[in-house]
Amino acid sequence: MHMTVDQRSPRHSPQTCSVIAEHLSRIGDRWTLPVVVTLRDGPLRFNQLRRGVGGISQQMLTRTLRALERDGMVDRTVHPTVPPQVEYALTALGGSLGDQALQLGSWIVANLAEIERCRSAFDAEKA
Amino acid sequence: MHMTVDQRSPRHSPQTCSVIAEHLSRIGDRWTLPVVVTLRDGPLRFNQLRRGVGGISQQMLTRTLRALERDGMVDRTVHPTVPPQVEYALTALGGSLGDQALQLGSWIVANLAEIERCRSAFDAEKA
DNA sequence: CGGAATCCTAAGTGATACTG
DNA sequence: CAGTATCACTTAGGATTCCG
Repeated sequence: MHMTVDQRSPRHSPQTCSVIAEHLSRIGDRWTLPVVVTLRDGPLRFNQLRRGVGGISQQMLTRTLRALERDGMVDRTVHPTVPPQVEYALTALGGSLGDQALQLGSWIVANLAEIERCRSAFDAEKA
Repeated sequence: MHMTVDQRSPRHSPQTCSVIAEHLSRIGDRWTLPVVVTLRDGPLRFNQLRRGVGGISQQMLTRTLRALERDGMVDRTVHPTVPPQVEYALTALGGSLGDQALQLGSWIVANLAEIERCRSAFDAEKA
């Protein structure tokens, strides 16, 4: 942080860039970051998490959690009770991703009005 | 920058979150950030930019640039020569987005090995 | 309760051909 | 050179149904 970004340095090799792009579109999908951000407030069970995120289908929550689990962002703990209870919690890695998500979120919030203004102007002169 | 992110603060209302998610999946697509990052080194013409990004089809570059222009991230300047020359440059807003992209990129690079390790472990125990 | 399986639609993306 | 138009393909995502 506070690293001064050189305006003209290439910074990453093309291959590295494509790897970055790959992971970026991975976590930039519709639900990954909302789920991660929701889990920052503490571990949740499946349906608690689903309500917390809001608007996500059962299937997409399952898929998103599997992907996050696979990437080491989320821990899945099954309590052998009946009915079964499954608890999801962020790993350290996942928490770190959450930090990034919040930063990006802050940037978006900070620039939202400007973006909307630009869109309106663009659309207006197209008409 | 350097804002300490409170581990447990709710941070954003649900509506705000969904707006964030919306913009996030907007810029989290396959090409937006690669294009923005490429443009950080200075203005480029269409085909220069295409070569710089690498691997992008002509159609996707056009669409990505239109979307960026609409959002006020990129300026498009047509020089009335023959054959026509069109120059694309980041706006201040676009540069700011580029900064965010680089930060996220740095996070990905820093955690790539760990992620890959987790994936291998996950896939292994699935077999 | 926490999923898996299946079906379906819409959107993202690439390839190709054509144009001012 | 810098696009536009069209088509075909793949994927994301929702809805529904069924299971341990």
